[in-house]
Amino acid sequence: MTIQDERVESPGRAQRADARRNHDLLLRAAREIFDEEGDTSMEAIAKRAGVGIGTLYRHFPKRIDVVEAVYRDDVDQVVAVAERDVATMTPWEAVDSFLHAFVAYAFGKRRFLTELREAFEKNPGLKCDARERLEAAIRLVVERGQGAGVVRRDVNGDEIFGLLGPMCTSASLTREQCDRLVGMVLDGLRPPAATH
Amino acid sequence: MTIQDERVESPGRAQRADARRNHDLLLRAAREIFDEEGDTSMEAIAKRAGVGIGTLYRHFPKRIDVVEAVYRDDVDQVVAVAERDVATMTPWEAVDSFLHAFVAYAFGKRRFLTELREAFEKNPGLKCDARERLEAAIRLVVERGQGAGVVRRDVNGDEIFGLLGPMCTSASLTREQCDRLVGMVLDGLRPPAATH
DNA sequence: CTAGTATACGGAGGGTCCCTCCACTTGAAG
DNA sequence: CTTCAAGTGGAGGGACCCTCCGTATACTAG
Repeated sequence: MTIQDERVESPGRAQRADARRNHDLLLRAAREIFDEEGDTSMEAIAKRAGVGIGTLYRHFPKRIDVVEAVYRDDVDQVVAVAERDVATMTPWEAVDSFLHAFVAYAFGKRRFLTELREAFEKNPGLKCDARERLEAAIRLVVERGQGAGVVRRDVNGDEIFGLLGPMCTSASLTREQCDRLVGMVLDGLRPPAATH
Repeated sequence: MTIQDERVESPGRAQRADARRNHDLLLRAAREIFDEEGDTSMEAIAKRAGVGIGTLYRHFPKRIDVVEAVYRDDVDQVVAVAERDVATMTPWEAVDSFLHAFVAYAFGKRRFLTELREAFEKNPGLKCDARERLEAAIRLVVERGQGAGVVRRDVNGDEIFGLLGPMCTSASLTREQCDRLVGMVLDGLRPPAATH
């Protein structure tokens, strides 16, 4: 939506029809197989799409490129939730609602997201459009809360992302435990009382 | 200390001297190489220790066994901190001190711990003595706080471990950010006020 | 000291991945 | 139909984890 999705081949001719079709086949196959298996090999994705391994690598030069392409749609959903919450709720309600929604989303895709996380750990310099949009969504909600004085100012949205994201991809916690921890983090997010 | 470390070959004869020596060489090599490189291959560990790959696998049948062996000593240190804090501080001070110490330790070994984390994610049924002792140490501190009424009762030590451990192994946060987030989590850990 | 044997060693090689390379095929412009 | 850039597929290189088994050696009994 905010980022254009189609190939922009400014000078040359348009993308060939078979290439476009294979791109879509690969993307659909990747999404299905990540949802079903959690992780998988490049060979399995190509096989499922019914194309050769070389074709997969033509469309997605690195494994991370497949993962990011699948990730993109999911991020759209989360960003939409953030924008809706900000538009319709009080600052604190939006923070509360969005963090719970974020964890619900991330928990559901934990095995897939673990893949992404590992890519970022192995290659810290790696940038990823989708991830940046996600962080921007969190900032949107958190900074509004800070502006309204209902969220402490000594942590920022990216840091909260860095706390809750890894929690969700950790295999050791159940959904209920994640939810309870979010509740606790929300309490910690309120501006600290002057005295205790 | 609590767990005996030597091989107990009840019926047969004792372990051969060269085997013992190679075991120690391998452990030392693994520790050095994990500290320096973050992650590594089994071949590199064997080479550094000056033994064949077969010898490495005789002593540590799976990769995770090497990682756990290295992990064990580190856990001893953290457990000792928990016991000292509980013995010398007020319940809340002990929680505060221990969580900061835990994060400081985990952050320093983040690349190595990522290895462990991945092993647990790939194999959720996996049990690991060292990890259980670590969780017990956190429970010791947290449950004392709960008993004294200074820590909320709707989260437990394992959950806090599940929140802060993954945070430390996440490559996206700096040491300062982790510390600030621990501060926030500590605020969230206090029993929630009845009204807000 | 010697011989016998359980124990330990080393590394070739099997299986799985990620990814590269390039000879072959095909869509589409003229 | 001709032409050829764009696209395809899969063999194979390189890295890794791990297994297998022939060889070597540390202990023990005599």
